[in-house]
Amino acid sequence: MFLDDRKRRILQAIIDDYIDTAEPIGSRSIARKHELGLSSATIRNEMADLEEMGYLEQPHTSAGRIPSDKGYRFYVDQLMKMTELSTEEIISIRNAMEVRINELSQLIRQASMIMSKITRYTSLAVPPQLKKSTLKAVQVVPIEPDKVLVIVVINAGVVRNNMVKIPKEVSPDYLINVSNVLNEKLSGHTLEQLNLPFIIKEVESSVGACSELLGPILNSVVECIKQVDNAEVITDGATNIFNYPEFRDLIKAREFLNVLDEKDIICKLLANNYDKKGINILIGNEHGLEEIKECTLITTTYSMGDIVVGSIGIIGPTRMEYSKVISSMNYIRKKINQEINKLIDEKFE
Amino acid sequence: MFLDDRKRRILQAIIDDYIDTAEPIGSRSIARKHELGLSSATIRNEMADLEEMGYLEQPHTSAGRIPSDKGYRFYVDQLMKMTELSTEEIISIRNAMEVRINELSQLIRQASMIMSKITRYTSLAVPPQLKKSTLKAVQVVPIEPDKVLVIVVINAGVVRNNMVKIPKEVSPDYLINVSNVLNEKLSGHTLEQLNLPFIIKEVESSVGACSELLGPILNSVVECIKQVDNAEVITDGATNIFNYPEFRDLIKAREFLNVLDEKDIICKLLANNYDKKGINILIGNEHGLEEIKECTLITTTYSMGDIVVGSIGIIGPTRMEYSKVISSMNYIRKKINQEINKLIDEKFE
DNA sequence: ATTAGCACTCGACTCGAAGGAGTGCTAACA
DNA sequence: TGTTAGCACTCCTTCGAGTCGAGTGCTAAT
Repeated sequence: MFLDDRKRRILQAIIDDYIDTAEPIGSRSIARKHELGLSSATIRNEMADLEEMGYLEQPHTSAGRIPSDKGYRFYVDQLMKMTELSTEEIISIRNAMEVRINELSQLIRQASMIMSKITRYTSLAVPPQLKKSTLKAVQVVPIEPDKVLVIVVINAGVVRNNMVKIPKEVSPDYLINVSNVLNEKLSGHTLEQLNLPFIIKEVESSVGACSELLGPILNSVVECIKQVDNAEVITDGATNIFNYPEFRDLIKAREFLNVLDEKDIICKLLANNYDKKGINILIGNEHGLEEIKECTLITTTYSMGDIVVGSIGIIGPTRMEYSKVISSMNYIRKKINQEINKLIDEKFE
Repeated sequence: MFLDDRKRRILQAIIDDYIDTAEPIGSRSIARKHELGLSSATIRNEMADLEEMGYLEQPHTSAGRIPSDKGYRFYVDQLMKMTELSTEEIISIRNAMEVRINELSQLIRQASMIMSKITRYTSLAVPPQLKKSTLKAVQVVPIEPDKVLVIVVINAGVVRNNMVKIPKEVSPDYLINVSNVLNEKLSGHTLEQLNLPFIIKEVESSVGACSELLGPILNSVVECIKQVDNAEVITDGATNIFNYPEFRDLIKAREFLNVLDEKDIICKLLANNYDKKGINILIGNEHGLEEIKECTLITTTYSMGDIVVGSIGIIGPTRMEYSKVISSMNYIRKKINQEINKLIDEKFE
């Protein structure tokens, strides 16, 4: 598994060129373009070695070489030089993400958008999953004589509500009482901790059972909590794949776009990395999905405080500008975390 | 512009067949498949006439004929036989749309989804535009000592809220007072009628100016109202176009998908028909958009009470199963209107 | 160990011939 | 006069042969 310095330099040259041109790379063009001080014949021999070791592949006998998944993996882990974002790129990321944003999911939408724009690949994202966040407050507010609005407030400005019709008019005091009890029982717990059936009983006994009224209200609370995590998936720049010659084949383009439409597959791919730190790279077949085995998926997570709440990523051909994508993603991730925390501070410092 | 009965029958046969096969239709195949009691030579002559009149086109001299936009238009207006939905289709539409739905826009999302599934074309939709709906209630609710939640309630269970930090603690009574004044000034007006700057002044004078507090609250109200109409566009089944041979050309497929990504174009296309009754059909170049001049757009509107609030449609090749699409759309539209009114009744009878 | 040289491979492209679907026209027919 | 059979013609599509060129692997010389 050890590659001497010369092999590494040649492999790097081949992958860099292939990422650039999407054409199989021949020994002569490497000898010409890169100042390695070697003849094409020597390079040819080295390339044959690299192929035998599994880092390169040959589409057919008389063609140049292209990197294999293993080649890309080695490139990403050891060879690749990181690029810096240009100032224009940094500015456009800031502009996209520092707009006045109210809803957390809106922030992720923006992040996804700008990421596909900058990388020119397809971006994926799941909005924050808030199961692990704590419930801040519950309120029951009268709206019309026979309608009340149930409001559930979670972290970071996330609010859900549900209108509910009640069978008979109740006094504001009664509602305040209900609100207080609900607050006491519910707030401070994470959403996934909440043992709702148990709580319902407790509340009933505290308020003095009048389930005719309480029933619909408690149902609404449950409904609100359910609404918090609609496991939606965001994609942007799906048609970017048409820019890449490896998808000039209609069948491949179609397969790719079809996978993007399978929200649950994307969801799983993005959820994969919740426990891992930093940026996660799945090259080619590493994710094991037949339909996109010629794609690379690069993902990362974002957090609220210390808790990972969601994930964003990009998907594109294995021949991808890895370093560009990684540096954009690092920056965008940092920005997301910043902005989330700003939101929390503002709304609940 | 008059077509005798025989020409009509031949035109109909050609268009029916072409919709079926996507291949230019020759005189012989018409003579064989349809029992018109005519020889291919006669049909050939009629076809030459129909071409000269503009109803048919010939891709090249020795090919069969295909319908022109004008041909499709005549077909849609006069020849087409309506098909009924199958019971399975009706059931699957019902299943999709009668699920417990809370948010109005969710209903439209479902409708769009089922429409693309049944027609196998691409569906488009704009969620309800509520500018014309009336504001029902405004409430300001304390959440934490220095935070209040501003809630704006519109029709049909649509609620928007905004958390706002206030500079110093205020008494619940003060908030109730503010709520009452806001309610009095705002409720009952349609959103587009609201002259917000003027109202802000009025409220300030009523409550007794304390703009340090009122400012953020009023801003929040404005923010909520703005949020009501996010002119989002929903599309479903975009990759369905890959099923149609006219899009086997990569460039065309790409162009089509790119247009779908241009949310404002789609929005305009859908907004086009707000004043028209029933189902609206734009064939080929009739919509004047170069990029999708080989597509037909079929749209209709849906209403809340008597007021048109949104629009849904499908887009696909001009060679489209018009009758199928029209009958599905009629049914789905009816369902949307029903469900909207159910929602209104439930939440604000 | 490196390199020059050379025969060989194989995809991409071009060209032309063959095949076939469909037409328009003419002449015959009812 | 309207309909039909027949036929020459057009033009797309398909297929195979031939050519070109980039690139390889191997051998022998340095």
